[in-house]
Amino acid sequence: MDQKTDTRSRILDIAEAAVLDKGFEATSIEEIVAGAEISRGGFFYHFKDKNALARAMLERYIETEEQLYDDLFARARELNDDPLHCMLIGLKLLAEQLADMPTGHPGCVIASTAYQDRLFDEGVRDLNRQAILGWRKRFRGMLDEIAAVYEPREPVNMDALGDMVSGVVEGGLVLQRALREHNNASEQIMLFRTYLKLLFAPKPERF
Amino acid sequence: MDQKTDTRSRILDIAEAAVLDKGFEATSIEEIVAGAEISRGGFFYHFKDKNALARAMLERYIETEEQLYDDLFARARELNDDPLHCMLIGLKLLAEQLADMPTGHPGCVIASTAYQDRLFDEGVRDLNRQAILGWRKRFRGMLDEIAAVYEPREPVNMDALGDMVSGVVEGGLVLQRALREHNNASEQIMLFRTYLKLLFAPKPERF
DNA sequence: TCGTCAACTGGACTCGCGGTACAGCGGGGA
DNA sequence: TCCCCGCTGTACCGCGAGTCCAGTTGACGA
Repeated sequence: MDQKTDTRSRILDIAEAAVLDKGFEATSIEEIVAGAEISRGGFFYHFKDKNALARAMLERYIETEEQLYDDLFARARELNDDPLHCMLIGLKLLAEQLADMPTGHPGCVIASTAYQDRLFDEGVRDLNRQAILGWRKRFRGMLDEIAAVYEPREPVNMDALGDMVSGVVEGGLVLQRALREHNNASEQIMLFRTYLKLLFAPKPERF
Repeated sequence: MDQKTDTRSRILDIAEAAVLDKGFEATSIEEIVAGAEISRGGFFYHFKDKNALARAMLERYIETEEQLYDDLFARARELNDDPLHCMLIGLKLLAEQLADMPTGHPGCVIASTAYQDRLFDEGVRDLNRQAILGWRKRFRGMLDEIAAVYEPREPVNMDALGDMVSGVVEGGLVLQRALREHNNASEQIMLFRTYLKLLFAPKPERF
């Protein structure tokens, strides 16, 4: 069963790299088995079809992404206890992370799956949904903490503001993919950070 | 030649609807020709392959989108001459437009094309790039006008801020597609609007 | 009236890819 | 010793994209 895990995750590694690079549809099972140095039969032994592969990839991807956010904001919290500053530090770290992505195409699987959803089954679509709802909850929670200390200078829909983190990253990734540029997502996050600074800055009513 | 145009644009209509609904890959030529009531031969008479169809669709789509933005901000300009207020009105109109989208799946073709780009040729990818660069230029221009009157309260990368309009829409569309909600894009635009209000609000240095 | 050309129809065929089925094989544990 | 897990290898199917091409229909000009 160690071997099983080994081959299985090797398939997932190869597939993930290929999918991030070219998209799911453009990645053939043929090239995955070639890359993983197994037979076609071997592939279908681990995954009953491409859908199962997609689901497994998404699960793994979401898990590591979740872990990354946990680590990021845990570090931010260590550096500053204030919820606003913690958020601002976390976003800065996130922006740096996005800018540092190796060959420049991190390409969030979520968006790509969302746009080809009819090719996938309900399970995959649901995973996708749950991941985004998870992010909403996470950021909404942090924003609530901030709002408890700093009153927003303009009324905003807090759920939507939580979504904005995900949205801005996804949007940025779309842009950098289409434009073949490298740090749109990172810059968009920095802009969002400035937004929060402006929105929650103490009101200048000292007079 | 009237008939040619007729059949051709009928194909494009059917294809566009199907692609917005299910994505490009999931739309078969079979169903397009069935919908347009022509033969497979007829389809290939107008488009040498699926790529040519994609290019034609993108061209048409970008054109109407460009027109929509022109109209929107022209109307906004009529209502208010001040560049900031014009922008704010335009964004409000855009948000309403996004919220009003018929069955709820406007689904910007740009993002979907970006994420499946390896399925397309260089021509399609370039169209995509040019469209986004066009938006950058448009919004960057409007922001410059604003910045000439109102000094931003925080330093920001103006190109990135221009991209944020597209990014926020694209990101919102990804969210609403994945979540099966209906007005994320519209809400994200409204949040961006608030951002601009905060960023360019006259500094409270009356004292 | 005839020829021509554009705009198709219809059918036969190739190819690649996803997916199925199944027989066999090597090695490690009970 | 036997069995089962984790594969290999091969043969086969269906679908959708794309090619080729021969033939039809209608408009329009000489």
